[in-house]
Formats: sequence, C-alpha cells, structure tokens
Amino acid sequence: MYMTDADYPSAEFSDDELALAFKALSNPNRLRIYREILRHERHDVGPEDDAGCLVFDFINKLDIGAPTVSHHVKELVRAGLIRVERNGKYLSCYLNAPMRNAMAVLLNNE
Amino acid sequence: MYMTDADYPSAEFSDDELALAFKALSNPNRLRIYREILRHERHDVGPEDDAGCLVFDFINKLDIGAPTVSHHVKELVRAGLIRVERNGKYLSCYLNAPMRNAMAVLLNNE
DNA sequence: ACAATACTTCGATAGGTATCAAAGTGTCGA
DNA sequence: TCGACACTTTGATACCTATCGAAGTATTGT
Repeated sequence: MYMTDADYPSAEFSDDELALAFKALSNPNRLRIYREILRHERHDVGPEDDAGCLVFDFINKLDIGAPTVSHHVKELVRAGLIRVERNGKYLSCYLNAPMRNAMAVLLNNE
Repeated sequence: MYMTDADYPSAEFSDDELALAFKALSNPNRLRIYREILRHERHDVGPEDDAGCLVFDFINKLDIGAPTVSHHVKELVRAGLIRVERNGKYLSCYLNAPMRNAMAVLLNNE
C-alpha cells in the first residue's frame, strides 16, 4: 500500500507540492481564473500576437476586487500552476504545464 | 472569455462543487488517502474478494490519529470524491468515478 | 511633468481547518 | 455477555484565508 512520496517511483512532485496545487484550485474564483488560463492555452493563436490571459480581465469579470484578484494570482503562482509576465501596463498569465500534467497523471494513471 | 458556470455547456459539476473537490485534495494526508483509493481501484481484483480500501489501514499507516483520519474520510465523502460502506467491523472506501472524471476533464480537455 | 490606468501592499475582520485527547458507539469473537 | 476493536463525536487550540478599503507603486499617453 503506497502511503508516502518515497513509494511513488519517479514522482515529479511531492504530496505536499501536489496538495498545494490542489489547494490553489480550492477557491471558486481562483478555479475560474485557472480554467480561463487553461482555455486560453488550448485555443491558442500564434505566439506572436498572443498577450496571454490578462489579470485586467479577471479584475473586470469576476465579482471580487482587484486586491483579491492580485492575491489569487499570486497563490496560483506560488502553487506552481501558472507563471506571470509583465507586458507594459498589463500582467499576462501563462499555464505551467508540468504541474498541470502531474495533477492529470494523478487523476488518470494511478 | 468563460468566467461562469453557465458558460460551460453541459458541465456536470459547478465551479463550487469542483472547488470543493479540489479543496478535499488540498491536505497532504487527505491526498494520500485519495491516491490510495485510486490505486486500489486500478489494481482491482475481482469484485467478490475485494473489501475495498479500509479506513483501518489509513489509521495505521498515516502519522495522524484516528479522529483525524475519520474527519478526512468524511471530507472526501462530502466533496463527492469517494463513498464509504460498512462491512462489519470495517469501513471500506470506494472511488466516486464521476467526480474524478470531472476533475480529469477539467485538467485535460478544456 | 501629470493624470490615468493597472495592479500591489497593508491592515483588519470574519470565518474556516487540521489536529488532538477524551469519551462515546457499534460490531464481533470467545 | 463481555472485552477488544474500529471507528466517531465533542470540545479545544492554534493557525490559515478570502475579502475588503485605503494607500502605494509602476507604466503609459499627453
């Protein structure tokens, strides 16, 4: 019976890291932000004209204030789910694929 | 830009329900319990001689007390991730496939 | 330079949670 | 029927978090 990290050969992330990632998705508003970034990644237009997902949009479309959105984005970064990049006035969000993959593998092939 | 449940056609679970499921996986010990149930489901021997995953084992293998394990199992049930069934002295845990599937779809095909 | 814009940081508040010890409940074997 | 076993419930503690308003910072257009 596997019950510790050491029992999972070649696991990319520890239980603690994975738990932190799931925790980041445990708030409905944060989950909405992450889903949007996922969706954006899928329907990607070329890398040139793509500004990524903007924090600006989250602030305008979600029913929470800018400080809370800022906090949520930082939590997603801290959990390793996304990364952000400043483009002038705007902040773009991009998917962090390895963590998404680790969660998917956990749910699919275990 | 999708930002609400209503925008996701034929979504089986709401953002709130999904967030609750992810929250249930946000504690390392609870994640270990869930992974073990997943693993058990995969390496399933026939339905006859299968007693499921026993809470008994979680109590013995995790470094937390019985009350905490009991609490965690209840949280996994509340989140729709698993169901439990009493077999005499023991409590067996079984995977709740639809919720697992919903999370997997979210991470894979969105 | 200045105003506007897009966040970010701070401090506060209200509520949630992981864990434990102690005591309780239901089941089974002798 | 009685003790042992497998949980469960309760109450307490220490900590974490989602959100806000107010004030701060960085960037851009004029």
